[in-house]
Amino acid sequence: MTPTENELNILQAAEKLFTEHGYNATSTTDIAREAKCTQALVHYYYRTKENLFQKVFLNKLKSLVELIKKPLEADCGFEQKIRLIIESYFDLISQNRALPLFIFNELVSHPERREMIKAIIHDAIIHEEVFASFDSSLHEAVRQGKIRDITAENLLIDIVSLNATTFIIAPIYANIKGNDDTAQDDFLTSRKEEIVQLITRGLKA
Amino acid sequence: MTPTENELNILQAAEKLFTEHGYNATSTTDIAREAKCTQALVHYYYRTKENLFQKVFLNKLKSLVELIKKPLEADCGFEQKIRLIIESYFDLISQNRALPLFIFNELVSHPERREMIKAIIHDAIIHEEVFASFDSSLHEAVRQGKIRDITAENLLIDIVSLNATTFIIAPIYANIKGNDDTAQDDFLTSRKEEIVQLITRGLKA
DNA sequence: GTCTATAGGCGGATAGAC
DNA sequence: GTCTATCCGCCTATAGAC
Repeated sequence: MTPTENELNILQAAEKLFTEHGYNATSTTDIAREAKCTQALVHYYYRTKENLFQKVFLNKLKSLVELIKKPLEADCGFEQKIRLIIESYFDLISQNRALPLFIFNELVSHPERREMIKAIIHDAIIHEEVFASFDSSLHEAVRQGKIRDITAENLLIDIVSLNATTFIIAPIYANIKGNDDTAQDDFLTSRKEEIVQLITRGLKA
Repeated sequence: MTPTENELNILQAAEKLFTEHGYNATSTTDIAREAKCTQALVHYYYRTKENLFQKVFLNKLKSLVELIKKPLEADCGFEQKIRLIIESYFDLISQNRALPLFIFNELVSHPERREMIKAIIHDAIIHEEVFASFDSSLHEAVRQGKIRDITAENLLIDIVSLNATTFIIAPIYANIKGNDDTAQDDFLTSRKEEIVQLITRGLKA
Protein backbone atom coordinates (compact mmCIF):
# COMPACT_ATOMS: atom_id res chain seq x y z
CA MET A 1 0.00 0.00 0.00
CA THR A 2 2.69 2.54 0.97
CA PRO A 3 4.52 3.42 -2.23
CA THR A 4 8.06 2.15 -2.73
CA GLU A 5 10.91 4.56 -3.46
CA ASN A 6 11.02 3.67 -7.15
CA GLU A 7 7.31 4.19 -7.53
CA LEU A 8 7.64 7.70 -6.11
CA ASN A 9 10.76 8.51 -8.14
CA ILE A 10 8.97 7.50 -11.32
CA LEU A 11 6.00 9.73 -10.54
CA GLN A 12 8.23 12.72 -9.79
CA ALA A 13 10.32 12.13 -12.90
CA ALA A 14 7.14 11.91 -14.94
CA GLU A 15 5.86 15.15 -13.42
CA LYS A 16 9.04 16.95 -14.32
CA LEU A 17 9.35 15.66 -17.87
CA PHE A 18 5.67 15.74 -18.84
CA THR A 19 5.23 19.34 -17.68
CA GLU A 20 8.46 20.47 -19.32
CA HIS A 21 8.22 18.68 -22.63
CA GLY A 22 4.63 17.50 -22.95
CA TYR A 23 3.17 14.03 -23.49
CA ASN A 24 4.44 13.24 -26.97
CA ALA A 25 7.98 14.46 -26.45
CA THR A 26 8.46 12.38 -23.31
CA SER A 27 9.23 8.67 -23.61
CA THR A 28 8.95 6.10 -20.84
CA THR A 29 12.67 5.52 -21.37
CA ASP A 30 13.33 9.18 -20.54
CA ILE A 31 11.24 8.85 -17.41
CA ALA A 32 13.12 5.73 -16.34
CA ARG A 33 16.47 7.46 -16.86
CA GLU A 34 15.34 10.46 -14.81
CA ALA A 35 14.03 8.15 -12.07
CA LYS A 36 17.24 6.06 -12.17
CA CYS A 37 15.52 2.76 -12.83
CA THR A 38 14.75 0.54 -15.82
CA GLN A 39 12.04 1.27 -18.36
CA ALA A 40 10.24 -1.98 -17.52
CA LEU A 41 9.66 -0.72 -13.99
CA VAL A 42 7.76 2.29 -15.25
CA HIS A 43 5.24 -0.08 -16.81
CA TYR A 44 5.24 -2.37 -13.83
CA TYR A 45 3.95 0.42 -11.58
CA TYR A 46 1.79 2.42 -13.95
CA ARG A 47 0.91 -0.12 -16.68
CA THR A 48 0.68 2.40 -19.54
CA LYS A 49 2.20 5.74 -20.37
CA GLU A 50 -1.27 7.26 -20.74
CA ASN A 51 -2.25 6.07 -17.28
CA LEU A 52 0.87 7.58 -15.71
CA PHE A 53 0.22 10.82 -17.53
CA GLN A 54 -3.33 11.07 -16.24
CA LYS A 55 -2.13 10.68 -12.65
CA VAL A 56 0.33 13.54 -13.18
CA PHE A 57 -2.18 15.77 -14.94
CA LEU A 58 -4.84 15.25 -12.30
CA ASN A 59 -2.38 16.04 -9.50
CA LYS A 60 -1.34 19.28 -11.19
CA LEU A 61 -4.91 20.40 -11.81
CA LYS A 62 -5.96 19.69 -8.26
CA SER A 63 -3.06 21.54 -6.66
CA LEU A 64 -3.69 24.46 -8.99
CA VAL A 65 -7.33 24.75 -7.97
CA GLU A 66 -6.48 24.37 -4.27
CA LEU A 67 -4.00 27.24 -4.44
CA ILE A 68 -6.43 29.48 -6.29
CA LYS A 69 -9.14 28.95 -3.70
CA LYS A 70 -7.26 30.64 -0.86
CA PRO A 71 -7.19 34.24 -2.13
CA LEU A 72 -10.78 33.87 -3.32
CA GLU A 73 -11.77 33.20 0.27
CA ALA A 74 -9.68 36.04 1.77
CA ASP A 75 -11.52 38.33 4.13
CA CYS A 76 -10.82 41.88 2.93
CA GLY A 77 -12.12 44.65 0.66
CA PHE A 78 -12.83 43.95 -2.97
CA GLU A 79 -9.94 45.92 -4.45
CA GLN A 80 -7.46 44.32 -2.06
CA LYS A 81 -8.90 40.94 -2.90
CA ILE A 82 -8.26 41.50 -6.59
CA ARG A 83 -4.66 42.46 -5.92
CA LEU A 84 -4.27 39.41 -3.69
CA ILE A 85 -5.67 37.09 -6.34
CA ILE A 86 -3.37 38.43 -9.01
CA GLU A 87 -0.27 38.36 -6.86
CA SER A 88 -0.76 34.95 -5.31
CA TYR A 89 -1.65 33.45 -8.67
CA PHE A 90 1.42 35.08 -10.15
CA ASP A 91 3.63 33.66 -7.41
CA LEU A 92 2.07 30.25 -7.80
CA ILE A 93 2.92 30.00 -11.50
CA SER A 94 6.31 31.42 -10.74
CA GLN A 95 7.05 28.26 -8.74
CA ASN A 96 5.89 26.07 -11.60
CA ARG A 97 6.68 27.95 -14.76
CA ALA A 98 5.97 25.27 -17.31
CA LEU A 99 2.48 24.65 -15.98
CA PRO A 100 0.35 27.09 -18.06
CA LEU A 101 1.57 25.95 -21.45
CA PHE A 102 1.47 22.33 -20.34
CA ILE A 103 -2.16 22.55 -19.35
CA PHE A 104 -3.23 24.57 -22.37
CA ASN A 105 -1.51 22.09 -24.64
CA GLU A 106 -2.95 18.95 -23.22
CA LEU A 107 -6.45 20.39 -23.09
CA VAL A 108 -6.27 21.57 -26.69
CA SER A 109 -4.62 18.51 -28.22
CA HIS A 110 -6.49 15.89 -26.20
CA PRO A 111 -10.11 17.03 -25.87
CA GLU A 112 -11.02 13.93 -23.87
CA ARG A 113 -8.93 15.33 -21.00
CA ARG A 114 -11.35 18.23 -20.62
CA GLU A 115 -13.64 15.88 -18.73
CA MET A 116 -11.12 15.94 -15.88
CA ILE A 117 -11.33 19.70 -15.66
CA LYS A 118 -15.11 19.60 -15.70
CA ALA A 119 -15.16 17.27 -12.71
CA ILE A 120 -12.55 19.22 -10.78
CA ILE A 121 -14.18 22.59 -11.33
CA HIS A 122 -17.46 21.17 -10.22
CA ASP A 123 -16.10 19.47 -7.11
CA ALA A 124 -13.65 22.06 -5.87
CA ILE A 125 -15.35 25.32 -6.75
CA ILE A 126 -19.03 25.16 -7.50
CA HIS A 127 -19.82 22.54 -4.90
CA GLU A 128 -17.85 24.33 -2.18
CA GLU A 129 -19.43 27.65 -3.12
CA VAL A 130 -16.15 29.53 -3.16
CA PHE A 131 -16.80 30.71 -6.67
CA ALA A 132 -20.41 31.61 -5.88
CA SER A 133 -19.40 33.80 -2.95
CA PHE A 134 -16.77 35.57 -5.04
CA ASP A 135 -19.38 36.02 -7.75
CA SER A 136 -21.88 37.60 -5.35
CA SER A 137 -19.30 39.92 -3.76
CA LEU A 138 -18.41 41.03 -7.29
CA HIS A 139 -22.06 41.71 -8.11
CA GLU A 140 -22.38 43.64 -4.88
CA ALA A 141 -19.42 45.85 -5.82
CA VAL A 142 -20.93 46.44 -9.27
CA ARG A 143 -24.30 47.34 -7.78
CA GLN A 144 -22.69 49.82 -5.40
CA GLY A 145 -21.03 51.49 -8.39
CA LYS A 146 -17.54 50.70 -7.10
CA ILE A 147 -16.55 48.94 -10.32
CA ARG A 148 -17.87 48.71 -13.86
CA ASP A 149 -20.25 46.00 -14.98
CA ILE A 150 -18.25 42.81 -15.46
CA THR A 151 -18.84 39.09 -14.92
CA ALA A 152 -16.68 37.05 -12.54
CA GLU A 153 -15.93 34.77 -15.46
CA ASN A 154 -14.49 37.57 -17.59
CA LEU A 155 -12.50 38.96 -14.68
CA LEU A 156 -10.93 35.62 -13.83
CA ILE A 157 -10.13 34.94 -17.48
CA ASP A 158 -8.45 38.35 -17.71
CA ILE A 159 -6.28 37.55 -14.72
CA VAL A 160 -5.41 34.04 -15.84
CA SER A 161 -4.64 35.22 -19.38
CA LEU A 162 -2.28 37.96 -18.34
CA ASN A 163 -0.46 35.88 -15.75
CA ALA A 164 -0.15 32.69 -17.77
CA THR A 165 1.08 34.40 -20.92
CA THR A 166 3.66 36.36 -18.97
CA PHE A 167 5.40 33.15 -17.94
CA ILE A 168 5.13 31.62 -21.39
CA ILE A 169 6.70 34.69 -22.97
CA ALA A 170 9.35 35.34 -20.28
CA PRO A 171 12.04 32.87 -21.41
CA ILE A 172 11.52 33.82 -25.05
CA TYR A 173 11.72 37.51 -24.20
CA ALA A 174 14.87 37.13 -22.12
CA ASN A 175 16.47 35.03 -24.82
CA ILE A 176 15.76 37.61 -27.49
CA LYS A 177 16.84 40.52 -25.34
CA GLY A 178 20.16 39.09 -24.31
CA ASN A 179 19.62 35.77 -22.61
CA ASP A 180 20.62 36.40 -19.01
CA ASP A 181 18.52 35.51 -15.99
CA THR A 182 18.36 39.04 -14.61
CA ALA A 183 16.65 40.19 -17.83
CA GLN A 184 13.95 37.58 -17.23
CA ASP A 185 13.52 38.52 -13.56
CA ASP A 186 13.24 42.21 -14.44
CA PHE A 187 10.64 41.33 -17.04
CA LEU A 188 8.60 39.32 -14.54
CA THR A 189 8.56 41.96 -11.81
CA SER A 190 7.66 44.61 -14.38
CA ARG A 191 4.81 42.48 -15.67
CA LYS A 192 3.48 41.68 -12.22
CA GLU A 193 3.00 45.35 -11.41
CA GLU A 194 1.63 46.13 -14.88
CA ILE A 195 -1.00 43.39 -14.54
CA VAL A 196 -2.18 44.74 -11.18
CA GLN A 197 -2.33 48.26 -12.63
CA LEU A 198 -4.20 47.21 -15.74
CA ILE A 199 -6.80 45.14 -13.89
CA THR A 200 -7.48 47.53 -10.99
CA ARG A 201 -7.69 50.59 -13.28
CA GLY A 202 -9.60 48.61 -15.91
CA LEU A 203 -12.27 47.78 -13.33
CA LYS A 204 -13.04 51.39 -12.40
CA ALA A 205 -16.59 52.55 -13.06
CA MET B 1 11.31 26.87 -60.56
CA THR B 2 7.51 27.24 -60.51
CA PRO B 3 6.25 24.81 -57.88
CA THR B 4 4.40 21.69 -59.01
CA GLU B 5 0.92 20.94 -57.68
CA ASN B 6 2.16 18.25 -55.33
CA GLU B 7 4.82 20.51 -53.91
CA LEU B 8 2.16 23.08 -53.06
CA ASN B 9 -0.28 20.52 -51.68
CA ILE B 10 2.39 19.18 -49.38
CA LEU B 11 3.19 22.64 -48.04
CA GLN B 12 -0.48 23.42 -47.40
CA ALA B 13 -1.06 20.06 -45.75
CA ALA B 14 1.99 20.65 -43.57
CA GLU B 15 0.72 24.11 -42.62
CA LYS B 16 -2.62 22.69 -41.56
CA LEU B 17 -1.29 19.75 -39.58
CA PHE B 18 1.71 21.43 -37.98
CA THR B 19 -0.35 24.37 -36.72
CA GLU B 20 -3.15 22.14 -35.49
CA HIS B 21 -1.17 19.38 -33.84
CA GLY B 22 2.41 20.68 -33.50
CA TYR B 23 5.69 19.31 -34.75
CA ASN B 24 5.95 16.11 -32.74
CA ALA B 25 2.38 14.98 -33.22
CA THR B 26 2.54 15.33 -37.00
CA SER B 27 4.20 12.60 -39.09
CA THR B 28 5.33 12.92 -42.68
CA THR B 29 2.94 10.08 -43.43
CA ASP B 30 0.07 12.22 -42.08
CA ILE B 31 1.18 15.09 -44.30
CA ALA B 32 1.34 12.82 -47.35
CA ARG B 33 -2.16 11.50 -46.67
CA GLU B 34 -3.54 15.03 -46.29
CA ALA B 35 -1.76 16.11 -49.50
CA LYS B 36 -2.96 13.00 -51.34
CA CYS B 37 0.47 11.78 -52.35
CA THR B 38 3.05 9.26 -51.11
CA GLN B 39 5.29 9.82 -48.12
CA ALA B 40 8.41 9.55 -50.29
CA LEU B 41 7.34 12.65 -52.18
CA VAL B 42 7.30 14.72 -49.03
CA HIS B 43 10.99 13.98 -48.60
CA TYR B 44 11.70 14.43 -52.30
CA TYR B 45 10.56 18.05 -52.15
CA TYR B 46 11.57 19.09 -48.66
CA ARG B 47 14.34 16.59 -47.79
CA THR B 48 13.66 16.50 -44.05
CA LYS B 49 10.67 17.02 -41.79
CA GLU B 50 12.56 19.71 -39.88
CA ASN B 51 13.25 21.62 -43.09
CA LEU B 52 9.60 21.51 -44.12
CA PHE B 53 8.58 22.67 -40.67
CA GLN B 54 10.89 25.66 -40.76
CA LYS B 55 9.38 26.82 -44.06
CA VAL B 56 5.88 26.65 -42.53
CA PHE B 57 6.91 28.37 -39.32
CA LEU B 58 8.68 31.20 -41.12
CA ASN B 59 5.68 31.77 -43.39
CA LYS B 60 3.34 31.99 -40.41
CA LEU B 61 5.55 34.39 -38.49
CA LYS B 62 5.98 36.68 -41.47
CA SER B 63 2.28 36.88 -42.30
CA LEU B 64 1.54 37.54 -38.64
CA VAL B 65 3.93 40.47 -38.47
CA GLU B 66 2.68 41.90 -41.76
CA LEU B 67 -0.91 41.89 -40.53
CA ILE B 68 0.02 43.50 -37.25
CA LYS B 69 1.84 46.35 -38.96
CA LYS B 70 -1.26 47.81 -40.63
CA PRO B 71 -3.18 49.01 -37.56
CA LEU B 72 0.07 50.28 -36.06
CA GLU B 73 0.41 52.59 -39.04
CA ALA B 74 -3.22 53.76 -39.02
CA ASP B 75 -3.72 57.50 -39.13
CA CYS B 76 -6.10 58.33 -36.25
CA GLY B 77 -6.27 59.35 -32.60
CA PHE B 78 -4.50 57.28 -29.99
CA GLU B 79 -7.57 55.79 -28.33
CA GLN B 80 -9.03 54.79 -31.70
CA LYS B 81 -5.70 53.29 -32.67
CA ILE B 82 -5.71 51.08 -29.59
CA ARG B 83 -9.19 49.85 -30.37
CA LEU B 84 -8.16 49.23 -33.97
CA ILE B 85 -5.10 47.26 -32.94
CA ILE B 86 -7.06 45.05 -30.58
CA GLU B 87 -9.89 44.40 -32.98
CA SER B 88 -7.81 43.70 -36.08
CA TYR B 89 -5.48 41.49 -34.12
CA PHE B 90 -8.48 39.68 -32.68
CA ASP B 91 -9.95 39.14 -36.14
CA LEU B 92 -6.61 37.96 -37.46
CA ILE B 93 -6.25 35.20 -34.89
CA SER B 94 -9.91 34.37 -35.42
CA GLN B 95 -9.03 33.34 -38.98
CA ASN B 96 -6.18 31.18 -37.75
CA ARG B 97 -7.19 29.93 -34.36
CA ALA B 98 -4.47 27.40 -33.74
CA LEU B 99 -1.71 29.94 -34.36
CA PRO B 100 -1.07 31.33 -30.85
CA LEU B 101 -0.56 28.01 -29.12
CA PHE B 102 1.42 26.71 -32.08
CA ILE B 103 3.87 29.60 -31.92
CA PHE B 104 4.16 29.59 -28.13
CA ASN B 105 4.84 25.88 -28.18
CA GLU B 106 7.49 25.82 -30.79
CA LEU B 107 9.28 28.79 -29.27
CA VAL B 108 9.27 27.24 -25.82
CA SER B 109 10.18 23.68 -26.77
CA HIS B 110 12.71 24.52 -29.47
CA PRO B 111 14.74 27.52 -28.27
CA GLU B 112 16.84 27.52 -31.42
CA ARG B 113 13.78 28.71 -33.32
CA ARG B 114 13.82 31.98 -31.41
CA GLU B 115 16.55 33.15 -33.75
CA MET B 116 13.94 33.32 -36.51
CA ILE B 117 11.81 35.66 -34.45
CA LYS B 118 14.76 37.87 -33.64
CA ALA B 119 15.52 38.32 -37.33
CA ILE B 120 11.90 38.93 -38.27
CA ILE B 121 11.26 41.45 -35.53
CA HIS B 122 14.36 43.29 -36.52
CA ASP B 123 13.61 43.33 -40.25
CA ALA B 124 9.90 43.96 -40.24
CA ILE B 125 9.41 46.28 -37.31
CA ILE B 126 12.51 47.98 -36.01
CA HIS B 127 14.12 48.52 -39.38
CA GLU B 128 10.95 49.91 -40.92
CA GLU B 129 10.38 52.16 -37.92
CA VAL B 130 6.74 51.21 -37.50
CA PHE B 131 7.34 50.21 -33.93
CA ALA B 132 9.40 53.34 -33.22
CA SER B 133 6.63 55.64 -34.47
CA PHE B 134 4.04 53.81 -32.36
CA ASP B 135 6.39 54.06 -29.41
CA SER B 136 6.81 57.83 -29.82
CA SER B 137 3.08 58.47 -30.28
CA LEU B 138 2.55 56.51 -27.07
CA HIS B 139 5.11 58.60 -25.21
CA GLU B 140 3.47 61.72 -26.57
CA ALA B 141 0.09 60.62 -25.19
CA VAL B 142 1.68 59.87 -21.82
CA ARG B 143 3.41 63.26 -21.72
CA GLN B 144 0.13 65.01 -22.51
CA GLY B 145 -1.47 63.21 -19.57
CA LYS B 146 -3.97 61.44 -21.81
CA ILE B 147 -2.96 58.01 -20.53
CA ARG B 148 -1.00 56.64 -17.58
CA ASP B 149 2.71 55.92 -17.74
CA ILE B 150 3.19 52.67 -19.67
CA THR B 151 5.75 51.29 -22.11
CA ALA B 152 4.79 50.22 -25.63
CA GLU B 153 6.24 46.84 -24.82
CA ASN B 154 3.93 46.30 -21.85
CA LEU B 155 0.91 47.55 -23.76
CA LEU B 156 1.53 45.24 -26.72
CA ILE B 157 2.14 42.29 -24.43
CA ASP B 158 -1.14 43.04 -22.64
CA ILE B 159 -2.99 43.02 -25.95
CA VAL B 160 -1.30 39.91 -27.29
CA SER B 161 -1.80 38.04 -24.00
CA LEU B 162 -5.50 38.74 -23.75
CA ASN B 163 -6.22 37.99 -27.39
CA ALA B 164 -4.09 34.89 -27.72
CA THR B 165 -5.36 33.25 -24.55
CA THR B 166 -8.95 33.92 -25.52
CA PHE B 167 -8.57 31.69 -28.56
CA ILE B 168 -6.68 29.03 -26.68
CA ILE B 169 -9.38 28.86 -24.04
CA ALA B 170 -12.39 29.19 -26.36
CA PRO B 171 -12.74 25.54 -27.51
CA ILE B 172 -12.11 24.28 -23.98
CA TYR B 173 -14.66 26.69 -22.56
CA ALA B 174 -17.33 25.82 -25.11
CA ASN B 175 -16.70 22.13 -24.57
CA ILE B 176 -17.13 22.43 -20.83
CA LYS B 177 -20.19 24.66 -21.10
CA GLY B 178 -22.12 22.47 -23.49
CA ASN B 179 -20.07 21.90 -26.56
CA ASP B 180 -21.99 23.73 -29.27
CA ASP B 181 -20.50 26.25 -31.68
CA THR B 182 -22.80 29.09 -30.69
CA ALA B 183 -21.47 28.90 -27.11
CA GLN B 184 -17.99 29.43 -28.48
CA ASP B 185 -19.03 32.32 -30.71
CA ASP B 186 -20.83 34.03 -27.83
CA PHE B 187 -17.73 33.60 -25.72
CA LEU B 188 -15.51 35.15 -28.39
CA THR B 189 -17.68 38.23 -29.00
CA SER B 190 -18.02 38.72 -25.26
CA ARG B 191 -14.25 38.51 -24.82
CA LYS B 192 -13.53 40.87 -27.70
CA GLU B 193 -15.55 43.65 -26.11
CA GLU B 194 -14.19 42.90 -22.63
CA ILE B 195 -10.60 43.18 -23.89
CA VAL B 196 -11.28 46.56 -25.48
CA GLN B 197 -12.93 47.77 -22.28
CA LEU B 198 -10.16 46.50 -20.03
CA ILE B 199 -7.34 47.99 -22.10
CA THR B 200 -8.89 51.39 -22.83
CA ARG B 201 -10.07 51.87 -19.22
CA GLY B 202 -6.83 50.44 -17.87
CA LEU B 203 -4.86 53.04 -19.80
CA LYS B 204 -6.61 56.03 -18.26
CA ALA B 205 -4.46 58.45 -16.29
C1' DG C 1 10.16 -5.85 -7.11
C1' DT C 2 13.53 -5.62 -10.31
C1' DC C 3 16.03 -7.04 -14.05
C1' DT C 4 17.27 -8.47 -19.29
C1' DA C 5 15.55 -9.46 -23.57
C1' DT C 6 12.58 -8.98 -27.11
C1' DA C 7 8.21 -8.56 -29.65
C1' DG C 8 5.68 -5.57 -32.62
C1' DG C 9 4.66 -1.12 -34.46
C1' DC C 10 5.56 3.32 -36.33
C1' DG C 11 8.70 6.98 -37.43
C1' DG C 12 11.99 9.37 -40.91
C1' DA C 13 14.73 8.76 -44.66
C1' DT C 14 16.69 6.60 -48.93
C1' DA C 15 17.41 3.35 -53.05
C1' DG C 16 16.06 2.24 -57.32
C1' DA C 17 12.53 1.20 -60.95
C1' DC C 18 9.63 3.61 -64.15
C1' DG D 1 8.47 13.54 -60.68
C1' DT D 2 6.42 9.78 -58.75
C1' DC D 3 6.10 5.33 -57.15
C1' DT D 4 7.13 0.80 -54.21
C1' DA D 5 10.05 -1.35 -51.18
C1' DT D 6 12.93 -1.28 -47.52
C1' DC D 7 16.49 0.07 -43.89
C1' DC D 8 17.17 1.45 -39.43
C1' DG D 9 16.11 3.38 -35.13
C1' DC D 10 13.12 4.44 -31.36
C1' DC D 11 8.95 3.64 -29.01
C1' DT D 12 5.51 1.10 -25.86
C1' DA D 13 4.58 -2.94 -23.79
C1' DT D 14 5.23 -7.63 -22.17
C1' DA D 15 7.49 -12.27 -21.12
C1' DG D 16 10.16 -14.61 -18.11
C1' DA D 17 14.29 -15.27 -15.05
C1' DC D 18 15.88 -14.06 -10.48
